[in-house]
Amino acid sequence: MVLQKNLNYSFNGYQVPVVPRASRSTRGKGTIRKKSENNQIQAFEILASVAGNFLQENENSNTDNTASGKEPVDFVGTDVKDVQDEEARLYKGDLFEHGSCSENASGFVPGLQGKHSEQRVVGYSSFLGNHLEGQGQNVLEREEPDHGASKLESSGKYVEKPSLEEGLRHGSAGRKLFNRDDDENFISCTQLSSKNKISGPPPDTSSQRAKSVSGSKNSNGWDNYVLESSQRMYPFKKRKFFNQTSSSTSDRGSHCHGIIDTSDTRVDGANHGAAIEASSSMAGQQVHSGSRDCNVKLSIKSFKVPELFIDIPETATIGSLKRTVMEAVTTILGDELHVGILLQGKKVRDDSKTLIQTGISQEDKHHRLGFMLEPRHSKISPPSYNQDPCFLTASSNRDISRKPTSLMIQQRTYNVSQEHSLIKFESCGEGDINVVPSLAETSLNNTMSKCRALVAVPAINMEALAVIPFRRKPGNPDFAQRRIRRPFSVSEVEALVQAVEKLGTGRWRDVKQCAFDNAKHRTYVDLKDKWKTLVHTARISPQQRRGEPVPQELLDRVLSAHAYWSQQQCKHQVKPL
DNA sequence: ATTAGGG
DNA sequence: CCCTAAT
Repeated sequence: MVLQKNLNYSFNGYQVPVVPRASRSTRGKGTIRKKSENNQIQAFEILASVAGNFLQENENSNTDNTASGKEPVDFVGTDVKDVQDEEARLYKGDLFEHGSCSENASGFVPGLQGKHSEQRVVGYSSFLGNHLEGQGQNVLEREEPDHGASKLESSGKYVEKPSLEEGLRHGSAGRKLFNRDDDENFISCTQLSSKNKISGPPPDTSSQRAKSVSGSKNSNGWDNYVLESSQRMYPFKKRKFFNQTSSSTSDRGSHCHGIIDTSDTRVDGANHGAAIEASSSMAGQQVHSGSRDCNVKLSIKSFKVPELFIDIPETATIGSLKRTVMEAVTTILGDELHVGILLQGKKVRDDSKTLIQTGISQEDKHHRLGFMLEPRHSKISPPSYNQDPCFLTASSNRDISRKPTSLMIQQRTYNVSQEHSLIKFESCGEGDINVVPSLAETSLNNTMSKCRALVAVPAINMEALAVIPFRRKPGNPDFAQRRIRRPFSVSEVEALVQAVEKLGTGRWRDVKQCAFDNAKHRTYVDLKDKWKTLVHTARISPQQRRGEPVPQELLDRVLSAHAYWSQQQCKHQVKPL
């Protein structure tokens, strides 16, 4: 991205706007702390934050551009023309298809609590029978991918309002949230039981094929995207991440490559290709020489984001893609990177030295100061991070290691297995649906289907990218970050309600398996929590409710089910059989 | 690994 | 959502 705004940054004053960490950062981690020492190398650490703030500040200026949907994303060499159709298809109405939980096809005896395998019983409780009504509506537009040919049962009639009898015959008419994107793209659906097919638009049978396409975008597109999405980074909170060395790194996508230039003369990334690690360049601003107290003023012209590999089904929507990229960026930027300083191509390791001692002074504007993103634990390691499987390394020969990225975009299938997914993508739940419309209007001019995969490659100088963390180290709990908030959609709520009606409130594992088996981002704890909030929501006045409104009908069912299962629970506690 | 609840 | 105690 090319930031229009120059940064007049003063290390002394820390005039860089710093967005305080959200609520949970009370531990002090992640909050940029003011350092008393002046002109210390460590001060550079806040550059990341600087970047983040820039993003924020530039959001407004880019809003128009984005809002108009002109070019929030720009994949080079692609021809996305059916994007809107895709959007329409995937987001029309509920995201979930309807279906029953095959695993739970048979009813459950409410009273039996325990392992699901022991409780599967044919038949419904009266409660279930009653509440099965209405199920199966709303989300019958689509067929399940692999069963496109078959429609409904021979009767040709979908059990929209299964009576108790029907329920008994058909087994439960549960729904299962099914995420073809393995939850990453938040494209889910519910499946019908093996026999019930949903009629509707032809499914995308290729949806299951996770393909990565490489895509690239020019710096503008990339930048725009980041800028736009930076907003959603706000709620992105992390704990256990920041420490003394990286405490200054903002969690809002601040770990970007930056190009700093004290003068107005832009120092483009293309100029620093020599240094492998140099992801940015900087020129010390010139001021009166010799003055020790002078601040080194830097102007960050642009920031870049490390190379990203995105594994996303071709059926994913642009919105999904954007979210995915956003997540990737967020993950990369927020987790394991810290800023490395390069002076004339040499890594500056002594954080205690002052800028002047290091040779970074205002008068010495010829010294090219570079920034690089590097793995958190690689401070001592040499430029090559090949040793660390968690990181992608850019070889010094950028022509070899880098160029491919921008070209693999085309038809080439760049399959990245789950195991190799370096980045854990979590899509942003908030504004999920709303984002879509605008995204559909993007200038993408290529059909997603044409692309096997999309690998967003910032057209910006790839040489600038030195290290790409692909996955945060699983073993290091210190880097655990708060999961991104993903509000339950109405569809999910409905699925949850239905599952709970059937399984009860004390078997979240089963509920998960039944209705959210394919929604990896929803754990049974999440479901339990959601139910808790649903009950609460149902009890408060509609005015007090927030977020996407949940149909009263669902809330009523929540209360009914809750009451029912509470009663059951009591019964068994009092008079267990 | 799950469940149940508080935060 | 997170964190944890208790299963």
